[in-house]
Amino acid sequence: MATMRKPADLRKAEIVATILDLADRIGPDRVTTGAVARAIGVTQAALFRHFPTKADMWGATADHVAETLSQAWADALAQSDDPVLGLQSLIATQLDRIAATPALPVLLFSRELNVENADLRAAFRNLLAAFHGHIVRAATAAQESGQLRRNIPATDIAVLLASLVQGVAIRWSLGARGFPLRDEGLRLLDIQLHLLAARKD
Amino acid sequence: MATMRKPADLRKAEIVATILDLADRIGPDRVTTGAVARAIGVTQAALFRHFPTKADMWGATADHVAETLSQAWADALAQSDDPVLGLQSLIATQLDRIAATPALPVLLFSRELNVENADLRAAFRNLLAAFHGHIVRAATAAQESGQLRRNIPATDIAVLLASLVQGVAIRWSLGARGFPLRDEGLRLLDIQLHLLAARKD
DNA sequence: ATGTTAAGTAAGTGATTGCTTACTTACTAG
DNA sequence: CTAGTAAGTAAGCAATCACTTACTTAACAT
Repeated sequence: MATMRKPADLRKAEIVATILDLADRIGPDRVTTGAVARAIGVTQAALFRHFPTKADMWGATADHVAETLSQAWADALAQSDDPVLGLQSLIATQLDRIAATPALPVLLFSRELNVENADLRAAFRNLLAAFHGHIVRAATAAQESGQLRRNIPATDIAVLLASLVQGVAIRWSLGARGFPLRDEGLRLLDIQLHLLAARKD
Repeated sequence: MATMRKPADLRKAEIVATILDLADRIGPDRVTTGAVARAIGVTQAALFRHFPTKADMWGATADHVAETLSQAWADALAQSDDPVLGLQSLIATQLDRIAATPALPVLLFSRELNVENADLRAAFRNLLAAFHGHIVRAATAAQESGQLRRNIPATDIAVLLASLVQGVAIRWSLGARGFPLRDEGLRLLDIQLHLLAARKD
């Protein structure tokens, strides 16, 4: 048995990654410190060398998710000046992030964790609000540029598009990931954007 | 302390109702036999007079949910011959059922329970498929009657509408139920149906 | 080489989980 | 009135939970 003692920052990242992996595979509430330690190949007590409590492990996980998503959204929006392309890029990125970290929908939309951890709930709620805000801004710009119809409030457009992502992600998640998430999501997005397009006739 | 010994069928129904209530308030995975018994006002051991295992309690809960939803959908669809009215009625009913039993989205969309209970997962998946099927049939009829545009597959229409319900329900659930679920859902449904309407011009 | 320290372990803690056992009591048919 | 049964309880089971304590060892700077 290789002993492989790792520096703290690497071990912390490994713990966070394992929590996300297990949260996807067995559900967030079933992620016990014992299960995390076993998956890593280390004693359960070793986790508490790096985090004082289990809640702190979840806090670090939330931080990691928030940073990753915020960065990905910023990158996606920086790719293009066209607001409709920005919408597509933003949503494609979100679908990719979900595919790369399938625990995301469960974490963002589940009340499991949040029941007794108000900080986590607030963090995830802020994340969702940020995503919603990005869509609203892009939709507003697309309305002003005449690409999307103006008779629907941008906030409602954002709700419809966010629900689309959510719906396809959950269907993908429940249905044993039987289809490519990004492709199916972008296909439906095209349909919805076509419906929302300003009439040229 | 009134002793209030109840016949078995009433007690079983009370247990199921308490499980649904607690699943909403503290999360499905946190519903312990002890918590259920305490909420009812009975000893934890008493639950096992009525169900051999905790899994059987969840099974009875799933049966109850399936029967209630199936009946509600059938009633909603029987109300009108017009397919678009049928769609609205179906979705209004679904929103009402979620408002009446807020644990529904968590149960239907969460992987918490389903990880180790394949029967439950199959039951809920069949329920979702039935709902989807109802929408597809109504949407197809609405296309054939010229009320909805024909250039979008009815299955895609169903996905968009089901996602809409899902999205508004989860937003309602996460946001401390700060708005009337039925009204907000039907408002967004009107917008989406307007987008999907066959052009008369 | 050696001393310090960070990373790890073995073996526990009390609390809580689902579930069982042995016993009790309320209700009801004869 | 009484006996049988259905519904309930008190107490405890092994397993698991998050977490602690006392001790060990790998890694690294000097």
